[in-house]
Amino acid sequence: MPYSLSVVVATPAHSGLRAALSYRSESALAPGTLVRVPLGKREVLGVVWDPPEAAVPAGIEERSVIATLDELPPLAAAWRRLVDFAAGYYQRGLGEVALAALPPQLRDLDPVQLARRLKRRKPDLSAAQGTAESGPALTPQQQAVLAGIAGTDADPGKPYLLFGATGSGKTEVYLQATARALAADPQAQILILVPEINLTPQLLSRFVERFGVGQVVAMHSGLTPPQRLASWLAAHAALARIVLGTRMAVFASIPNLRLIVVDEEHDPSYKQQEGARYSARDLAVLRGRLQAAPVVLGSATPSLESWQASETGRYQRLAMPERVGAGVLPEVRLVDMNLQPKRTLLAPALLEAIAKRVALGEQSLIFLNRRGYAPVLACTACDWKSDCPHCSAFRVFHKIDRTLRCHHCGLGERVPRACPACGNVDIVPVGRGTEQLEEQIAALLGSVNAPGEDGQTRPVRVARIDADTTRTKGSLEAQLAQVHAGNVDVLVGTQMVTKGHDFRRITLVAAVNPDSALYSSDFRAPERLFSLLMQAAGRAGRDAVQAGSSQMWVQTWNPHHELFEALRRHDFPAFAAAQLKEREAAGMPPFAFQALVRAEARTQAAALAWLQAARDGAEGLAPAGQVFIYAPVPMGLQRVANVERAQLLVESASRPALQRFLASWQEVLHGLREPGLIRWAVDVDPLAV
DNA sequence: AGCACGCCGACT
DNA sequence: GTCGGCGTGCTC
Repeated sequence: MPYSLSVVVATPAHSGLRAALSYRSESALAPGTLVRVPLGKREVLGVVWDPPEAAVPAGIEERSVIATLDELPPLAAAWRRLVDFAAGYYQRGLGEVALAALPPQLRDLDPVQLARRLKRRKPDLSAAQGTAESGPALTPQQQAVLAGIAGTDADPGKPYLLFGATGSGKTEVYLQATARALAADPQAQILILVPEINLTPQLLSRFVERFGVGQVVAMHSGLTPPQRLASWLAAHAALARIVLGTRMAVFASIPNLRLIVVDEEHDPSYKQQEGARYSARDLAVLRGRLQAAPVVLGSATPSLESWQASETGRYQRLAMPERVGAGVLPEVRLVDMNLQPKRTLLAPALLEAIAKRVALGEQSLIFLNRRGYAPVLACTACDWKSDCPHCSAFRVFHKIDRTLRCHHCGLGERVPRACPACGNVDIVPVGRGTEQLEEQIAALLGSVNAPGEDGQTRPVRVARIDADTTRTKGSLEAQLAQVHAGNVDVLVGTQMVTKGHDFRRITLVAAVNPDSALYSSDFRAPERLFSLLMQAAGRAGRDAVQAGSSQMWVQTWNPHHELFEALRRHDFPAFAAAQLKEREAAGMPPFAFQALVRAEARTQAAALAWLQAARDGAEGLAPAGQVFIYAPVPMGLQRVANVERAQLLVESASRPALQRFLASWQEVLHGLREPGLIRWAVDVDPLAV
């Protein structure tokens, strides 16, 4: 007697097939089983889903399952609920989310090949088992935090917000919490999320060192397809005890999950920016609830969403305000640029401070969040500027290879000899990027010497690390090694260098021009800037010996801005309180919930027209006053690679109301047609509005 | 997403 | 005369 099965396959949101499909099978397959099924002319991978509530639509002939990958244990109910939730919440197809969460190689493996892969990996029982005793002695505040996480008064299901200053030893807390969870349950598995692929190797090595190489697997987009499959299988079969990865790892199959750690939980990288636009941090919180695993969100500058939750008691806040050892946070110095001569690059006092550090053999980090030599090239005779022909943006001048490059579409061209508009040969760079900063600092410090070997001195060495100098694989590591080896005195870089890297010998950090975030139309810009500067400050004085004299310099035209005032005092709570007050008064997140509909089209008019039709079609879908739909507007960066972009903001004070509205709107959106429209997407809880 | 079908321009 | 451009539609 044939059975009717519900199966999800990789059909994208636009396909109209958002729910599970039904197939025939000779045997009753458990939900979570992986199968190969026919879809049109193709054979695709699918996952048997839970039995449907609705019957198969009339007029559709059920086809038969081709093969069952029954070597593999079925995907657990908790995993399926996570996928169900993510698909629903982020308004995507079930199969799209489910299949995207599986390693891509699983799609083109037949059952025989898969069985072979499964046999290859055996549990590594010889591996060293990390214990709570195998780490360094804990500080009282680390002990208190660990007791809080494991404590009897802990409320299961309530996430922890670990609010710990940079250098306060959060990583050690993660390691010890992991050790305890592993010790408490011989089956236990742990999930550690990190924001960026760059940050996985160092944390991975800490976990491997502590728990043994066979215990830990990595999961991120930098792995080769076979590596990704191997990691996934190890986690799924519960052979790996620890899964460490980027946002995609939140969807890993981890049957015996007992603890989730989200490191740097405020980091915007946790939000996926294409396809299903999920927040791995938010899904981690949900997943913890589904699998009854405690969730630890760690940050020195939590997202205002998490901070607010810890104010209301929805999350439990655990604070570690002090640095480990003799480490103290650097002294913050604000330089009032209004008092400097026009066109000052580095204030004389700052330059002098850097020179002094160089002479002492200490390192400085100069931070400017703009790569290239100059953001614009302009003609001195007419009003020509280095516009990108395909984007509504300037092409950036890169002096190193004399090109103009668009950072949005990638267009690169040699710098013209003369102004393309009027023929004037005098075209000049306007503004400053890291390339120029590196060049000018090298010139300004040209006469300064650093202590060399054998009591001799050597000329100062200035280096730069940004996306341009780290294009090739391994070059970031190589350049960081140069810094660690002491072969660099002054390091110039973009925000890339401010994240996570533990520069022991840096004693001075300077932000050259951070003001733009103060005037940004993005209401989250100050939050990001504060976090960035705190993080940059955290790079200085990690080494206890030098910590006492370490400094963070900020050059600003707004030295009395409350953001810098709070930074000066390293006072995140004060900054957060001020921001939250503003947000509440303005009815913005976390006091309101948002979704964005983005449209891309041949013309701006078409994008706007489609969005306007979407807005018109929303009429009457939400109870009056519950959901507010703004008028469609062109995006800040209106055109990228000749595609016009526009968006429409939807807002509600109630998350459920917004969710109900979005679900009912979906059908309307799919039915809309507009000539010239290329694609559209819904972004729930967008980061940039 | 794939993969079809379908109707208009420059090639063996 | 066909090869092929990508617009629209379908997949249990």
